[in-house]
Amino acid sequence: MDHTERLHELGLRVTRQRLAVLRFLETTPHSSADTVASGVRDELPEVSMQSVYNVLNDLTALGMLRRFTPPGSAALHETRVDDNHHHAVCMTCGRIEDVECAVGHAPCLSPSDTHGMNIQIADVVYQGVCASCRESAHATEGGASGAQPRESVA
Amino acid sequence: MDHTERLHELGLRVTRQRLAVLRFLETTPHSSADTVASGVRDELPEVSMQSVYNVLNDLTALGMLRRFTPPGSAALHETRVDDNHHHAVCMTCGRIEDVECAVGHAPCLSPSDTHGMNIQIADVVYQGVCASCRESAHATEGGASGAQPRESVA
DNA sequence: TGCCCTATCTTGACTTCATCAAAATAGGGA
DNA sequence: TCCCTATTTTGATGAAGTCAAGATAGGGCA
Repeated sequence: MDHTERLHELGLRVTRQRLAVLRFLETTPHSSADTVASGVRDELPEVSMQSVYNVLNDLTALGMLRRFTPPGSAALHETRVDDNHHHAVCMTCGRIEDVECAVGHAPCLSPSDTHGMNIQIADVVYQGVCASCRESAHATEGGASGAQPRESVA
Repeated sequence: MDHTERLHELGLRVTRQRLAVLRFLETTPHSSADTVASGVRDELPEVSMQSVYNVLNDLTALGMLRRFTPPGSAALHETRVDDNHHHAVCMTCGRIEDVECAVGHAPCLSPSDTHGMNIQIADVVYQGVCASCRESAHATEGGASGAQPRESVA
């Protein structure tokens, strides 16, 4: 189903801003509001930051987008909403990869005791070091305790 | 081992600010920097916000504290660092509960290889509705589609 | 097709969370 | 006890995101 159709289905107006955001995120998942704004402006130079926030919030609330927030950076957005996939963040370079759900579908985890809380979503963020960062670390490293975890995210 | 000892071990000075923060978080886990500041000021009225941030950052970096960021709110801190437990956030009232790791120890999940990324930490945040919110929802509800997920976090 | 209503967008001010820098303070080893 | 420097304080600054009011433009209907 294309975006126009889906927006209609949800009772939303089909605006250029919404289409542009959706189209951009289709190509460039894991984007912050800022990134979305710059990307969208290539095709629609006039969009305001506020509109980007509006669109991201509205579409996330209605389930057309998914949002997650890696530690220490802004919220990121993507159009993959139907599968239960997770995310891995490289602690060195900030790169983000999708991770298929290891345990099957659904919450993917079954917390033994939840104090009576009715779990609906499991948001999982793995942190690690990606292959290329591991290499450059080896190259540089003189025996230090490892890559420093608190670099800015690219 | 008490806090003084542990700080020494890490080569850090034992300051009243650090001890106060640690003591406070022992009693009140899942606290934001703001909450920590007010709490600490009960016993040490002069602490600056900046110091609280310093302490939280330093001790988190050295592994004496753990930090996590539930979607849509400030970073929270706790002293439980050695077990691999997760968190459940009530989408309605914002309450947070600890959740024991269901699958055993360690990363708790095994996407051992993910695009060559070497996973070291799995941060899991469950979102759901806690028992008391479910009750009050039932009480109020006239057949609406359910509790609204985007309320402010208490 | 054209009109009109209102959802959506724009502009601009403002909050919250957090970091940076420089001067003042206070651990703790000698 | 003295002195060095790690920490803390003070004050400015930055990033991410929200709020509110007026302007614009989807799209249902005549």
